[in-house]
Amino acid sequence: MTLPPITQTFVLHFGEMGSRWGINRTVGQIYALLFLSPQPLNADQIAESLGFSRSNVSMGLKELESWRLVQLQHAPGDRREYFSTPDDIWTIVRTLAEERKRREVDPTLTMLRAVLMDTPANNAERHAQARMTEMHDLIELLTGWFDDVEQLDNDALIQLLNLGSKVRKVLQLKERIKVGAFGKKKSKRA
Amino acid sequence: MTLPPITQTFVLHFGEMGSRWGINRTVGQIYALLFLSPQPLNADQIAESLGFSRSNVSMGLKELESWRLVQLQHAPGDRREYFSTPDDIWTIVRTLAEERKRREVDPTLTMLRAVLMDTPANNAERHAQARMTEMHDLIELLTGWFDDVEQLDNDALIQLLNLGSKVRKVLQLKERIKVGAFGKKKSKRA
DNA sequence: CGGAAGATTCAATAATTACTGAAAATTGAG
DNA sequence: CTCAATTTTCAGTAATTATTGAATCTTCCG
Repeated sequence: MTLPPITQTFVLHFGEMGSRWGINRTVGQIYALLFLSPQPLNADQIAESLGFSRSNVSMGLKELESWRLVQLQHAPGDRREYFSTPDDIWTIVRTLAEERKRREVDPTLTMLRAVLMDTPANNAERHAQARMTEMHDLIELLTGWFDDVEQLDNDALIQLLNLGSKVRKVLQLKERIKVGAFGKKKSKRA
Repeated sequence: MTLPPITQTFVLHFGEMGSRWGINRTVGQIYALLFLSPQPLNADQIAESLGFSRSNVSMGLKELESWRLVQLQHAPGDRREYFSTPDDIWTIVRTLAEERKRREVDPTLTMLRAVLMDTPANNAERHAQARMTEMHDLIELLTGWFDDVEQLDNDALIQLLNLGSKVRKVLQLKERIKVGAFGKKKSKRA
C-alpha cells in the first residue's frame, strides 16, 4: 500500500467509518480511494493500492454498484473496467440518501402500515399501535420533506441550507403571508 | 418470548435494522421493546421478553445509555432500575441525530481539517486535497444547517418540514425580500 | 456491619461476517 | 470459433463481533 500519506489517512478513516455502518471496511476504503483518485481505477489497481485480494475488490465494487455509487468506464484499447465516483459530490450525497431510504426507510414504512392494519386485542396493543402511528407519521413527514427537497437543483439546495438560522424568520414571514397581510417594508434582510 | 404478534414483528424488524447499522440486533430489539412498552421495564423483564441473557441485556442497556436514548427510573420500594424511551418521539430523533453527528461527523471533520493542513507534494495530492475540501465544505454546510434547525421547537420544525414542496417559493420570496422590493400583493399562498 | 438483591464485568465460546485462492464464467480480439 | 485476458463465483478459512454464565462488584435493608 504505497499511497500518499494524506490519501492513506483518508482511506483508513473511511474504512473505519464503513464498519460503523453496515458497509464493510473494504467497501469504505475502495470508495474513499476512488473518491480521491484523479482518474478512474481498475480492479487490479485498487487491489494493489489497498492490499486486498482481487476477489475482495470485485465483491466490493459489486456492492458499490448496487448502491449506484460508482461509474464504470472503459479506456480505448483496454478491456479492463475502470471505476470512478461522480465528479459532483452532491450527486453522491443524493444517491446515498436515496438508497438508504429505499433500503431502510421504505421497508420500515411497509412493516408499520401492515402492523397498523391489525385490530388491537387489548390495551397494551392499543398503546403499541399508537406509538407506531407516531413513528409512521414522523417518518412520512421526514421522507415527504426529503422527496421535495430532492427535487431542487444544487444551487437551490445550497441556498436553502445556507438559510439555516434564518429559517425561523422565513417561517414567521410565511405566517404573515398566509394571513395575507404584509408587515412594514423593513425586511431586516429576511 | 410471548409478546403480542404486533410487538414481535416490530421488535424483530428493528433487530434486523440494527444489524444494518453499527448497532447490534440485541440493542435494536431492546429499544424497540421499550419504545412500544406502556410502562418502563427492568432488565429482567426485557431479558425474559426477548429471550436474551441477563448480561446481554445489561450490555445493551449500557450501549443505549451511552447514546442517551433511554431514561432510567425507580419504582418506589423497588431497587431495580426501570428503563423507558422519551415520550416525545422528536426527542428521540434529535438525540439520535446529535449522537451520530458527534460520533461520525465530528471525527471526520477533524480528520479532514488535519489532512488539509499539509502542503501537497504533487498533483495527485493536490487533487486529493481539492476533493477533501469539497467534502469538508459540504459537511460543514449540512451540519451548520442541522445545528440551526436543531434549535427550533417541535412545532416550528414540523411546520418547516411541512413546507417541503413550497420551499422553492419561499426561496424566491427570500430573494425578492433581499432585493428589498416586494412584488404585487398576490402572494399565491406562499 | 452482614448479607441478599441487583447490576456489571469478563473470559470462554458461539455466531456472523469478511476475505481469500482456485475454479468457472464471460468477454472480445483475431 | 478459439483463446487469452478479465471478471465473477464460491467453498473454505480467518477475523470479528455477539452472547453467555460464572464471578465480581455495588447497593441498601435490617
